[in-house]
Amino acid sequence: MSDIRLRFAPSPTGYLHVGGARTALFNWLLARKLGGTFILRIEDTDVARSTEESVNAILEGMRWLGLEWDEGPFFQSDLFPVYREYVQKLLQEGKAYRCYCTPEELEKKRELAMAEGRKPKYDGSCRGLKEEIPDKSFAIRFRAPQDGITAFDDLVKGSISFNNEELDDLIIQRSDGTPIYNFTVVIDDATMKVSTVIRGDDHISNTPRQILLYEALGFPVPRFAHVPMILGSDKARLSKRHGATSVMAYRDMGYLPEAMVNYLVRLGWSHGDDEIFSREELVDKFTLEGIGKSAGVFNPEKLLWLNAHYIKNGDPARLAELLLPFLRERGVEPTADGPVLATVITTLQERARTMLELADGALFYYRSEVLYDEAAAAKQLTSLQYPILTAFTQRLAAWEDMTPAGIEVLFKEFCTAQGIKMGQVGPSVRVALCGVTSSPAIYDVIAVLGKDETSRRLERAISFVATQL
RNA sequence: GGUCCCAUCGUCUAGCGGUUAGGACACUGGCCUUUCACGUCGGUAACAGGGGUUCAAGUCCCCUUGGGAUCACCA
Repeated sequence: MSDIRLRFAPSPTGYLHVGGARTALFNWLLARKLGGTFILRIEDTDVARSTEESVNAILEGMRWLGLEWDEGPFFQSDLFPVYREYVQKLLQEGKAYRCYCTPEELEKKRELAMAEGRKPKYDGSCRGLKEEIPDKSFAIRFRAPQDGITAFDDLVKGSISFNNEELDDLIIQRSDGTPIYNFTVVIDDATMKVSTVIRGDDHISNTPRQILLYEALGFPVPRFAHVPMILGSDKARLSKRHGATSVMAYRDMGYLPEAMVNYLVRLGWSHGDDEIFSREELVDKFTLEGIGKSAGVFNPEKLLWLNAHYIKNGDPARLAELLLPFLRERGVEPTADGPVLATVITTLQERARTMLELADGALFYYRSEVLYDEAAAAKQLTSLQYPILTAFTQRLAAWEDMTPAGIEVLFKEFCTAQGIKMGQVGPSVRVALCGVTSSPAIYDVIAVLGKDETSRRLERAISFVATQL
């Protein structure tokens, strides 16, 4: 195992959304490619906003996508004593100081500064305080350099630099004693020996502050790779109003994890003109250099296309396993007396784009009483079809070869014998067996249903037609 | 508003000084076909604008414009 160490560090304030999932994926991919370590760390220092449900939702999402972690999950809420220690160290070294300003005062100052067109930057009121003020609550601020520049060489964006005068003395510990993100992230990435930080580029502006903290603490600064944001169709940051953003919502909408992974990786990363990647290919081909610099729009259409691709090429037995819950939702429980689900799926794969469509398409195989679509029956199950349906049913009874190819021969011979075209018998049989005008190839349907069930359904259709005579 | 980031078809992108600017999704025309699909062949469609540098610029530099991010005792 190399000393490359990557981490995904979500805050448990909601489900795993597609943006976070992609960041996790990039980290996971690089760790796997380089034989490094992938760490999962839950950033729950904000006790008020963090929930256990969110933690579970995130873990569930990670597992669904197959992004297994090597270390963790670590919880920052378990590490508070560690952070306090480092805060004390900074305090003793004069690199941090107590700030007695109240949030309300600060808020006022900020508003005033904004109103006057000045930078909403901490004015440093408490920076020069010599004495501690007893019995007054205080937060702790990092004493940041007031001049000079802080620069870093971002692995995806290139070199980025900030004037230190733009940065203010950020609070590293709240007045209630809990630490703040920009501080804990530095301590953790340093103590967990994270070598490369891959995260969303909304963190770019935090980076110089964090670098200053690394330096003040005497830690080596990791490499940074800031990946672009994912946007909605209106080019605004992706949010709920653009539709589903939770990866688990996509599972529930019938998407396969491999489709989601494939889609996500191609949103912002590319390898020439390649579009389809197996997990193994991704691990093999993934590099940070392949990540683009600009934000990308989430395109559900393309995700859908990929999902269709993976359903079409998926292993029927595995798809059958994944399909079960969707079937149950529809009140169908494939049992031993019905056709084998995996076989049913082979007839449906190339016409379903989601597991939902697959489930809907499989329904008729398992319903003992086929539901006739009104329009379809009106056209294909009328008294006109009575003689043909009857003749076909009789012919089928004597037919031996029940393979799809054999059944095709049956139809050919039947048409010849009756002096009719396929179009005069096929559609009616289809509606008799499936209830609708769009279905898998009729030869396949008959082969899967078997002769008995096919005959039963034909008889029922004949009865139905007979009532119209 | 300050700071930072970004800019090739509608969308995702290839391109890393010399290309008829390629692929994919979507859209669309033909073919295949017992339905619906799949598949297949083809089509429409882009270098934001302006200055440089260079024999040569989508590729390098600058400006403009446009988008985004961030400015918390959130992460």
